[in-house]
Amino acid sequence: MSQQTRNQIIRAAEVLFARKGYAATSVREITEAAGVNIAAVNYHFGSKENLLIEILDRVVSPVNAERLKLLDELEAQDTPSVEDVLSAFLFPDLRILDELRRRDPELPRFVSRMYSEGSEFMSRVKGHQFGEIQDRFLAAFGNVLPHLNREEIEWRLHCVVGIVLYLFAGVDVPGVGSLAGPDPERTLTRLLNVSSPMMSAPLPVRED
Amino acid sequence: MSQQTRNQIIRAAEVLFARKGYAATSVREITEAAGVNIAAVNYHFGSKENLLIEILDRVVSPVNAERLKLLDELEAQDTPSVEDVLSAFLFPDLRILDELRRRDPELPRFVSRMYSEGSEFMSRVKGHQFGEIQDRFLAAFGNVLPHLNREEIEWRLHCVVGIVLYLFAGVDVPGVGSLAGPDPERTLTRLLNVSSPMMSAPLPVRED
DNA sequence: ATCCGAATCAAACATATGTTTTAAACAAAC
DNA sequence: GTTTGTTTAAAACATATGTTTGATTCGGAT
Repeated sequence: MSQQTRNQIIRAAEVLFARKGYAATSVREITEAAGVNIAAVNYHFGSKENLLIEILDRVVSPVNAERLKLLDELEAQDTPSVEDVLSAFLFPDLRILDELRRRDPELPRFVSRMYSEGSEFMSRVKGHQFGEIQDRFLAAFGNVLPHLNREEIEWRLHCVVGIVLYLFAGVDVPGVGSLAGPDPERTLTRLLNVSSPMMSAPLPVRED
Repeated sequence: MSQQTRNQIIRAAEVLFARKGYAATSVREITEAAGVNIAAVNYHFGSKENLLIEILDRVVSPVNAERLKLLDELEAQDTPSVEDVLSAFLFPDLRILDELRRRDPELPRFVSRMYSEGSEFMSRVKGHQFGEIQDRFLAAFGNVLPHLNREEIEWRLHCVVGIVLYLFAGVDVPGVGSLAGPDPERTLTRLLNVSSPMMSAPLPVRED
């Protein structure tokens, strides 16, 4: 079966994209690392760009699906707390972060890179992937944070996203450990512990 | 004077690096946008990589210098608050963010890109640039947050950095405005309003 | 006016890039 | 055993890349 070649390419490309970025990684590097022929990428994926899209999709789609499932469960039963909604938003990320890191320590950077490196077309992919997520969670946060307007909630949620992306990026300033510790449970606890007061903080008093 | 050619190259390269990333931007694009000869980059800067270093330095150094100056002033007088230290950390970023945005709306992304796109050698640059900053501010936060150990403070400060980087990255998910509004003062207010409770939050109770 | 170093230019260099091609190898079905 | 469709292989393709060269232009000091 040729599925093996596909997977080898994907595995090699993920790590290289994470380590060097999409633009700086050549098809030759990918195929050599994967131990397959140079033409395999174009044969199996059509183009280097398609390969990127497929890789991105494979990692992002399950995460967002899990997010929506958790939120559904949350809203099905009783009235959730801020921590509950935050947890539904953050937990899938930490799960995939841990999974990626087990596969390769540098792999999580792939996610954060795609957000910075993204070109025009990558923006469309993101909009498609995260449109529903955003709507659903903004509504959910609106219910548990009635003292904040939608625009403020949106702004703060983006702060959370910023932290999460930094989590995936890891830290490469020497002498500093990563934001994400070895224990995902503990990282979630810490994340909730700081992001919850951040989301819940009262509006500043406007002095006009 | 040839200083003009240098500046034209820098200005063009900044925007292109911000828009497309370093690796995806060619020297030809830069020189064409700058209206100078193709050889000018190598003549004036030695290499494309040197050009990047110089650009990065010109934007990061003043910011960190201002940070240290504000912190010095703060520690010279009376006992500062969490907001004070946070403000000294964040204000220079917002100033440069505003300045960059005035020059070109896409320019701020340059900063965030350099953090994700960075290769091995870029890591050394960062370590050199931010080593002192980190030490000084960790100590300052340690004084105003006596209930937190150094490791926790470091972790939370990195959360703040994550938010700031997202600030510079802007948001390119369609239908969503940027984290940084048009008014830097207001952005600082909002930032302090959420990051202050985040930094000050009590430690979670460990249930062992 | 002349000279000299600095700056610009067009052209070429060597190499790396993503992709395509053509043929060979392979596996399964008949 | 032959045939059919799919996968791999080596080579070539066309182009884009960062950089260098050598001639030319320019500006200010002698």
